[in-house]
Amino acid sequence: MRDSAAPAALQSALLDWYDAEARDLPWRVGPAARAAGERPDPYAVWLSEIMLQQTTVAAVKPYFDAFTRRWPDVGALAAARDADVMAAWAGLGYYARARNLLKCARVVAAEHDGRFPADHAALLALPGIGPYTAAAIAAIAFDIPAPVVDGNVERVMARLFDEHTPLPAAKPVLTAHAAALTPAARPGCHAQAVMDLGATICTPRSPACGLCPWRPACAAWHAGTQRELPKKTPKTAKPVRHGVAYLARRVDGAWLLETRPERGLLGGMLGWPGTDWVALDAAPGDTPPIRAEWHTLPEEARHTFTHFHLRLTLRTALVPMDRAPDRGRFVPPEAFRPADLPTLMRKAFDLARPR
DNA sequence: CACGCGTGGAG
DNA sequence: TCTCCAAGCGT
Repeated sequence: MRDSAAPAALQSALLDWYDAEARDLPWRVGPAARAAGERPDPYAVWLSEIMLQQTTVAAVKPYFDAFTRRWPDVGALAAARDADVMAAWAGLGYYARARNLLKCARVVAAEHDGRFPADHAALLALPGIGPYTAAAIAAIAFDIPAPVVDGNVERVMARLFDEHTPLPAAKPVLTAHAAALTPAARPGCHAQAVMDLGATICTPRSPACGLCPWRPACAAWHAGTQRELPKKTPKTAKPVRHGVAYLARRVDGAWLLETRPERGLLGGMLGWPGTDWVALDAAPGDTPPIRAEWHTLPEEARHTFTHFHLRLTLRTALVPMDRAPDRGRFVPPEAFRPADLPTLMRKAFDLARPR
């Protein structure tokens, strides 16, 4: 790094910026309360960090509010029913997070006396908590100077040190830079400040270097390379898959749904019975979950997952009361909330519902 | 280490 | 419409 500033100077410049500019978020303790000695609630820190994994602040806010209102502490969440938690998570994505959230809450309740351990290694051992989240909880909730390295920090470090090695190979050196900059005092504020910097100033496409407290020390800014960093190994294009979903409505208004297997795509979530989703050059078959007169809708449901596009053919049927399904169960209208469905399944419902 | 795993917003 | 991407984790 050219013109390298001392770590202490960078740390104080960043904390000054953070104290002046920090966003007020529901899981944060404000500057005044923090000055009065108030500490963040580890439960709130943990819950927010799990929700924020690969997910924007704007998307998380309403879910965080709903969860903390309904389950105010880890004991309450540990006692919740699986289906209630999965339904409350519906729409937020990456549903393994919700399954691990419950597992983690139950381990903390049963084996840690209902309190999150103030220890990086112990946190790392909990379900759904990896290197980033363990460090974030340790730093933010317990003032432990653990290296907090997420995508924001990687980008900020890559630019600050003008590191051109592509990710993920550059991860170790970027982590070392972040660790060397982590202060002993207020490590949680420092971590959130670096992430805020990445989220609001040192953004991926058009960084606002004119507003950056670290610009004088930034090697990429001096070199004019900030817009090219961090380098990443290119991703492969998403293939298209297709399949069939069956939306059966009984004459009393009940819908035929099934809980998907724990593992795999949309695991543990409610959904419409259907075929496997296969490549476009293969046939998905036609295996309805109940004997009925099926009608194909003119419009298919389209949805994009992390690694493929899906075109889902929708077939509907009206079935009499006295007929048992081969798959799934009928959910009566008063117990069925479309909001409990993952987004793909809700899209299908919106196209198939009687209007 | 590479891959599977959601969703909605921005450009 | 399309690509990229956001406070990653588990296997």
